[in-house]
Amino acid sequence: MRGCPIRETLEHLGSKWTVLVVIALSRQTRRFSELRRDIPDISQRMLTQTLRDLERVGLVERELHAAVPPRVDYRLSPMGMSLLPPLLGIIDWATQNGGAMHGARQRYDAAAEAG
Amino acid sequence: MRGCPIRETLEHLGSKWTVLVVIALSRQTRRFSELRRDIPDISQRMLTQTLRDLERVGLVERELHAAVPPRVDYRLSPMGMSLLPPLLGIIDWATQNGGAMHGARQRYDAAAEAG
DNA sequence: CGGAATCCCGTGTGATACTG
DNA sequence: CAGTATCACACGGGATTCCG
Repeated sequence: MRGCPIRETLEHLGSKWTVLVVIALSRQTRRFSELRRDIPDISQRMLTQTLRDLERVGLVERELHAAVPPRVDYRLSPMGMSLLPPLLGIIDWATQNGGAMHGARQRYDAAAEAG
Repeated sequence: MRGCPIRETLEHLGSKWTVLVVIALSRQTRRFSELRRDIPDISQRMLTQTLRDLERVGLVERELHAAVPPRVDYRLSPMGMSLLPPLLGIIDWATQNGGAMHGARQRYDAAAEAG
């Protein structure tokens, strides 16, 4: 149970911003400031932290261009890109079933309040 | 961005125990105490909470048998079962790439400590 | 057996300010 | 521009105890 790769992976995906960053990088290389604009409500700190974590596990590659002003590019690694198909499976499911889940939740809460 | 069904779904899947419970229920209906044995290191409180959350959003159905001793069965709803294929896609990916992620992380940490 | 209620702590996350 | 540093806090989650 401990060190289970499934659980480790899911903890990464569950860290609130990881998937959004991966999706933002799925189409093309992006700079730090571009990612901030892609994901408006992420804080600077969380974007940095999320990118470091993804880089650390080998899903994202970071390229520093020594220039003035400094420029840093982020892109998905091959392994990061291999994550896209299964991830899109989940996203498709969420898109199709999100409404049903929302409705079920409202009915459940309404019934709980009435009871 | 707010109320995005993808983010809501991922927050459920990211809540540490949700996926394990879904997997435990993927084969057959299970009782509360059976689930505790299936997932040894889950606390009673977290199992209850996870099941309530899954029931609330319509992924799990709960059936109470009024008897002595009481008996409660949990099973995946049709919507819950429809989640299995995309979920297995992620799990397969994690199984295949977990080792690579682990290695990348160790190399990253070693390089960080050396630098 | 299948919970609910309570207490408590670690840490994930946000806001803000500062730096190369 | 692309971060780092620090503080502050809510919240997830574990341990324990009690209930129908």
